Amino acid sequence: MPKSVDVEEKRAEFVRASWDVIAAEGFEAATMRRVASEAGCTTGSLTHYFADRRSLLIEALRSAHFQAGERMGKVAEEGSPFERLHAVLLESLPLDSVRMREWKVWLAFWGASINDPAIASEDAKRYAEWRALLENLLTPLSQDPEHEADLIIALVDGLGIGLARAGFAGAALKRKQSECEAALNRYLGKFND
Amino acid sequence: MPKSVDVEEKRAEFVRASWDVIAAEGFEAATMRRVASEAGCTTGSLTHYFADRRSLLIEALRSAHFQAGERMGKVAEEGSPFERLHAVLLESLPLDSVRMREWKVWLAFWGASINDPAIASEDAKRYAEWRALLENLLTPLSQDPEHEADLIIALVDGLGIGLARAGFAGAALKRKQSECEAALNRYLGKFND
DNA sequence: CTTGACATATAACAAACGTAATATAACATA
DNA sequence: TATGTTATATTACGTTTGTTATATGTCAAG
Repeated sequence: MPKSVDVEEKRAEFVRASWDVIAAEGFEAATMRRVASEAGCTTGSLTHYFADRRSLLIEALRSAHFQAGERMGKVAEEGSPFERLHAVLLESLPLDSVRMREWKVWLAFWGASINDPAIASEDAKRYAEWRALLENLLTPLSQDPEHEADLIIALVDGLGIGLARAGFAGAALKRKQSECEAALNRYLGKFND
Repeated sequence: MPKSVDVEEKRAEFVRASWDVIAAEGFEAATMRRVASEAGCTTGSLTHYFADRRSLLIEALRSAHFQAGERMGKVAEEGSPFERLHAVLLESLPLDSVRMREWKVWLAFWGASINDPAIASEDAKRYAEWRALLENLLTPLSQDPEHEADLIIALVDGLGIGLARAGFAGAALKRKQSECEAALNRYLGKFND
């Protein structure tokens, strides 16, 4: 007899609203009221789906990790070993608005992870998965997949942050994105000879 | 006739207190009260030296940049071209507690720069200086200093964040730091043959 | 329809914030 | 030592926050 809604979809809406607020206005701006209004309702509804702010934001981070992980898995399935590696690394950079939003969310959470073990732990989990995928992809390509993964992870993190950090927009952003892609390709050249 | 204190030194004390709070407890924890108490006084004294929270935190960022820049300049002055590059890049990583604090502060500010143009601008300024120094150091070593600088900046950012992001401590931290140093040396090997 | 459980909105609360105003303490000069 | 400016502490104010409590709305089953 009760009114029924798709609970998981409703939670996902609030998670997406959190992403939008964090990516556009920063972590501090992601208050309960702000996220609720971004989702088009009030805190009364939001608290009905998330007990408190912390659990909302942690779910937002976990969800961003999951979404990115799904995309990585997909693009890692087809092509030659080099093509797979190349596709995964390209997919990992903030080269469109969706991935840029993800990177800004991650950047915000990295800063916030300083004193929140739950956030740091969620980050560590994702990092381990990401690293395992990379090592697999590098096994047929490198004599030292572990060390090569260290370098590539750092490179991708650095390139991504270089794009997400400052407030690039429009043509300047497009140029920066092309430079990043070129830098990645230049480094990967050593696997493609 | 007035009581006189060293204004610049007093401001520096508050800046250092900001660093400690941000690095240990995150950006959000750096409230006026918290920073003042970390410095051993109350907000009354803090507001006497910094008009508001924003100017305090921006000065904290600027000061961290300046301090790191001074160190970079020093270690870039002696040795062969390769030795200079190597020394500067080693100095840029969070391999001791002072530099770790700096990196955590930067990480926190990167997240906060999303919606604060002044922070983003201060970051961009520092980035330009850092890039110029690197290009100079690379000129005698690389046929393509600009592109090489792109890669190295990304690599160092990624390595530094890998150390500063998660909550490593004790032996695990030391091991991670050694791995980072090794990864850097492995990449720089191509300049040292 | 009526009903009753769930969804959502509204309202209220204490706590913490940035900031400003005010009061006290300290000290260099006269 | 007396004085007056500066440094610091204390207090207070208006906002905003997370959270909780209460009221209103909504819809599927009987």
